Amino acid sequence: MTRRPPRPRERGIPEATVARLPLYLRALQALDERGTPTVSSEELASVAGVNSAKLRKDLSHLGSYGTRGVGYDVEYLIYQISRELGLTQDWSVAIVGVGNLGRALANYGGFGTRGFRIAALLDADPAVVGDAVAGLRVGHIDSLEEVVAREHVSIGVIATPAAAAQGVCDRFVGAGVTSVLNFAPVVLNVPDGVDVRKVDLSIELQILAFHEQRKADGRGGPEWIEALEA
Amino acid sequence: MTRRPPRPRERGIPEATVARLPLYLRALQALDERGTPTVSSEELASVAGVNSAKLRKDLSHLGSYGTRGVGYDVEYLIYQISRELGLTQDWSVAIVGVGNLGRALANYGGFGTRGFRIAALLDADPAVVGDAVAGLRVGHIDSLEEVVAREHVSIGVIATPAAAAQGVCDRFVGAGVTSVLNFAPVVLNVPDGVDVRKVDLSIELQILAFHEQRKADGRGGPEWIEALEA
DNA sequence: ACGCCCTTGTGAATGTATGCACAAAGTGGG
DNA sequence: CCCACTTTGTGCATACATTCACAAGGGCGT
Ligand SMILES: NC(=O)c1ccc[n+]([C@@H]2O[C@H](COP(=O)([O-])OP(=O)(O)OC[C@H]3O[C@@H](n4cnc5c(N)ncnc54)[C@H](O)[C@@H]3O)[C@@H](O)[C@H]2O)c1
Ligand SMILES: NC(=O)c1ccc[n+]([C@@H]2O[C@H](COP(=O)([O-])OP(=O)(O)OC[C@H]3O[C@@H](n4cnc5c(N)ncnc54)[C@H](O)[C@@H]3O)[C@@H](O)[C@H]2O)c1
Repeated sequence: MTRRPPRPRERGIPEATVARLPLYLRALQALDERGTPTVSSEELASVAGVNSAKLRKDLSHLGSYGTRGVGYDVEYLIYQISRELGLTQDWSVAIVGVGNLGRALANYGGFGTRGFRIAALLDADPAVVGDAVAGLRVGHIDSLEEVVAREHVSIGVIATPAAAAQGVCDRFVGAGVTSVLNFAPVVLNVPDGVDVRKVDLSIELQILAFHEQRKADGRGGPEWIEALEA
Repeated sequence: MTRRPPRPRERGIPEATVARLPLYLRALQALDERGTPTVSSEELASVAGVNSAKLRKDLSHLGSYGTRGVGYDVEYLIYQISRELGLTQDWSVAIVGVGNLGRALANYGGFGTRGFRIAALLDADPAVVGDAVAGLRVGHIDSLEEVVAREHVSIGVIATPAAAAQGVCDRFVGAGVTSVLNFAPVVLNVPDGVDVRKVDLSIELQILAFHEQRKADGRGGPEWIEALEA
């Protein structure tokens, strides 16, 4: 029997932690550009807008990359978080639905700078297919499977109307894509092993409206400690 | 139809529940358009993509609006959730930053249909100010305070580059806006009582990349039960 | 070499969320 | 009117997340 204790980076980072790692990464990159060599958990937490104990616990899931009495080496921590997030390799992204939103996404410069390459734009509308958008030619949706295979697409972005989203998703999954980012306001059904994340503007607005209403309601009411997030 | 007197439950709906209410609302509206008069927690949960016990517990925070042995009246529940979320009134939204993303948002039809009215578009670039976008004339950022007061803006949307976001946010807050939706990749600092929600594409992609990498890594590894969300 | 001071990493406590399982409550048939 | 059946609403157990508080560890000045 082999030893149990020697597990340097046991697999199993809490989902809540994973969701914050990109935040820390961004804060660290800002510090790095400013030339800061090391940073304490207190400072970094302040920049990232979280509690410092939470930050330390989050980082402790990756390993012991800090130095007591000093803090964390900024560049080293950037590397470690990048590696953990899988940003040391490039990911190919295909965007389906080149309308208002799809075009904005395609023209967004912040993609490539973080290791995500827009490999293809696809649409069903003949009036759109063939257009040049952000230096790419829009392909026809029928070529999805071919494009996914050829470009090694691993992340599919859906920016079609809601009615078309499940169909596009199914084709992505059928073509072997196991990560989907969905902008359409529908719940996508996918088999186990496929990750779906959604960006849903209406939901965000409705959550804000809920709290806004509550602020207006509660005149003279008791305490209204709002959980803020940023 | 209202057989039961509207009994507002004790204030204090869990944040996780609030975040799911818009999902239930959307599912119910789909059912309503299909003419379904009542729905069981099991069915509704299935459409919304959640566990049925969770759905029942969520709804129980609003009150007892179901009928045992039957289910929930679709229209009545739509009304109750809408009221709880504050969608029985209209909310005025101002969008600052009319670039790629701001234009896509302005042209997005799904706004008005849910009680959110785009009251103003503002930008700092003289080349953009004065443009007609989605039937509105783009105003100058200097008029922010005036516009917020005149149009009773209660939700501010920030779609400027990251560097400008905190400044715009401060002006919103100074003008009395207490709910902000931020698309810029920065952590906004706001005083207590102001809610900020963010939509951050890069973070979503990085989270997907993390799981994608893990799927690829774990050949022969142990179980890989992925927590899916949709 | 030694001890002081700073900051990490983590045990423990607390708070929040999820999901099971079932009694209570309502419907409809006979 | 009662009984069989369905489905809600919730107590309880468990899992996950956050925060506190501090001992352990490392650098640095003397
Ligand atoms: N525009 C926004 O700001 C915004 C905000 C929130 C949500 N959304 C959602 O994002 C999605 C896209 O919004 P939009 O404003 O860009 O819409 P849009 O109508 O401008 O663009 C949709 C595009 O998808 C294409 N399309 C339709 N069916 C297709 C199919 N089966 N396969 C491939 N392409 C197909 C259309 O040809 C069109 O080019 C919608 O679901 C919308 O609800 C948009
Ligand atoms: N385009 C996307 O798909 C996308 C995706 C994710 C995040 N974002 C983020 O959304 C934001 C906007 O992106 P975009 O692609 O629309 O950028 P953009 O450059 O096309 O548009 C930005 C607009 O903001 C205006 N602006 C700049 N400073 C301003 C100020 N102080 N006050 C008012 N207006 C000001 C500019 O004049 C410009 O019109 C950025 O922070 C970007 O990182 C965009």
